[in-house]
Amino acid sequence: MSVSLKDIAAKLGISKTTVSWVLSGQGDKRNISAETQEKVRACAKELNYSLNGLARSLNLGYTKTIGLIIPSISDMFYANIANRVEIVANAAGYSLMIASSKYNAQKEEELINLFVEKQVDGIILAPMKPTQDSHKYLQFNKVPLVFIDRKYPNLDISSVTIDNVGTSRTLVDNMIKEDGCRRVALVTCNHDILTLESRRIGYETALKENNIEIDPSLYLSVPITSYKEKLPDALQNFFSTAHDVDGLFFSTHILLEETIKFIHTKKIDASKYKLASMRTNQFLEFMVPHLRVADFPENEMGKTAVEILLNHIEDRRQGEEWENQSVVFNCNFL
Amino acid sequence: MSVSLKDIAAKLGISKTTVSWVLSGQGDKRNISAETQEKVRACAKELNYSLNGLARSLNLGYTKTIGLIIPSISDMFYANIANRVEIVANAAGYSLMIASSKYNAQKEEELINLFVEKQVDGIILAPMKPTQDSHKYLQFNKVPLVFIDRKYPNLDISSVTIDNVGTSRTLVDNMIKEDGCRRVALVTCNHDILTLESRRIGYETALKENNIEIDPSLYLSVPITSYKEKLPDALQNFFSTAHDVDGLFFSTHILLEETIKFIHTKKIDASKYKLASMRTNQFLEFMVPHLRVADFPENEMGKTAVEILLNHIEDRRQGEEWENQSVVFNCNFL
DNA sequence: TTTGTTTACTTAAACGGTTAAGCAATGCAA
DNA sequence: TTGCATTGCTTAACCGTTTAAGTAAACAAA
Repeated sequence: MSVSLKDIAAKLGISKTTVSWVLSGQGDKRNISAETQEKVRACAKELNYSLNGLARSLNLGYTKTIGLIIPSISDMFYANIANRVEIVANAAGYSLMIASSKYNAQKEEELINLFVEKQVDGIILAPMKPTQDSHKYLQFNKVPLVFIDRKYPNLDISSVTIDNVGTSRTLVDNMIKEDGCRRVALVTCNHDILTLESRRIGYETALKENNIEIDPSLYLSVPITSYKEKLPDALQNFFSTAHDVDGLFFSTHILLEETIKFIHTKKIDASKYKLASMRTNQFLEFMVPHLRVADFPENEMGKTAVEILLNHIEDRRQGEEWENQSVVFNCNFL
Repeated sequence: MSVSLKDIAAKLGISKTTVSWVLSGQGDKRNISAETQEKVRACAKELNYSLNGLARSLNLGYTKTIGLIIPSISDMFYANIANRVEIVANAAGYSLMIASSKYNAQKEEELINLFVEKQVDGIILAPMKPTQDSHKYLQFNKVPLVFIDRKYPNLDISSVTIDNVGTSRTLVDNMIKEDGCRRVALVTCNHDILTLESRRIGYETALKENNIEIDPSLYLSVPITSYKEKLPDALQNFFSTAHDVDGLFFSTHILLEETIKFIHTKKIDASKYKLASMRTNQFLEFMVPHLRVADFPENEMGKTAVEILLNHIEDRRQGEEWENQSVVFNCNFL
């Protein structure tokens, strides 16, 4: 179909090897005459030759590609991470495959298998669950892996996260001590995402430390896969039944965003609520009154994840066991 | 290194072929005994066998992968398109490689070459320039290509765009007729991006149709690669020198967004300006007063681009010439 | 004049799949 | 009991690279 080394070799009456050496820049090292080198390059250009990376990678045993699996591409948090991951990976000579799991654990498994089939050299993953099929991850003994935004204490896998408990604890503590809140509601998603669960723990910790009783009727939880549909009803219901609420704490920016939209479209007077959120849209930050926000170090997270992964890849290349490491970042408060 | 068909075959004392047939689901068709099939599957599971997609694709001549090159992953417009492209591609059995050109034409060329090397079956591209190296694109006779968000009238390449001239014309016309603007400034980026240039033309058309003189002092243009740094100064300067401006038209949402941030941080009173923008952040839409916005059909654009590309891929597979097609979407006005 | 080194290549195997073609053993009909 | 079809495999070539090992010719040193 397309032009290969063999075609060039045939046309010039020389061997594939010579052509390969010239085009891979080993011409001088391999003592190919200047004349032959020139002919080869000219012929390659003339025939519009393009190297077949599949054949090359098959032979060499690596693809110089890393895979990134995130829940959603159109969530700015993950988009920013993806952006930085790409930059850092590119700078190290790696290209990136991005895929999104749509917050679906099974889809995630499929993507992992796909990436393994495509022979990526390593994977950065924001997993939906801790190894439900543990062997799927054990399979990763073959492929270097770094978790991002997720950390499972009893799995020995490298991870890059923020301090979820501490950050949410501080936010809620500030609402209480500085904003004078006494009845702060928690707006969150699936508790099976450990990251969100940690933020709930931080919320509860802050309440306890301030001697405020935990009131389960102030928990508002919607499925992450359908929050856009479910949250408005849940909020409607919540606002009409919950009493004396003076603050809302959002475990993730996407819920804050939907809530702000809801408040605006329903023309709800939200001025009596103090708000706090893990991360936010850059505009809500200064357009929404009474909003406390933790700013995530997305660039650093992306960079660190790639660096750890590349170390693992290098260790693996040298046939060594790599040592998993966990990096936990702190957030700034805006 | 990792387990291959050969290892399974050796372990069971049978041929690679038999193993390949069983694992690719052709066992019955090829008359492999149930007993053998079972042994093969068990052995594959036991050894944790994973297919090598490089070898498979090398042999079959396709990768079931399409490449998407956009200027930026963390721009919501492109992120939304990427999201939809991925969904539609996946549904058709294709996986997606995403890479971003960072608004850099040379980087874009490198990415195209990279994707060609990786043997993607087709490319969706938001190009930065019309074929500066025309042969680079001619090279695409080998690889099906669809432009997204960009259309070059004198290049016969499939494209999916919005009606840039018409949409910007309507927005500015509305500012004039409905908001009573007489002096609308244009805030835009590099005119070498034809998409943005079209929007300038729409802006000028609306002015002309309303018998308003075009005033070059109302053009505010910053380089797209450094707009975050350059725009604030440009705005500062503009606001202090331009007189009688009663409206601002933004050729792209990223400039609107930076401007809103600027206005807020500098505490500028912008209430005397009517605003209009091609696309917007979902929050500015209801939080910024006097804002007119065109809503881009990102999902449809992504879907259509993939559909066209898959048609081209199919045509190519059948050895046929494909017919390029251009789809132009209209925007809704919010 | 022999030996050794350098130059400029070539040959052939390997990477891990797929598949056309072939083949031995069995079953069944004529 | 020959002929033919079916079953259940195997052999070997191929996809397009890379590279270790080999080779023939030219040249230099002893």
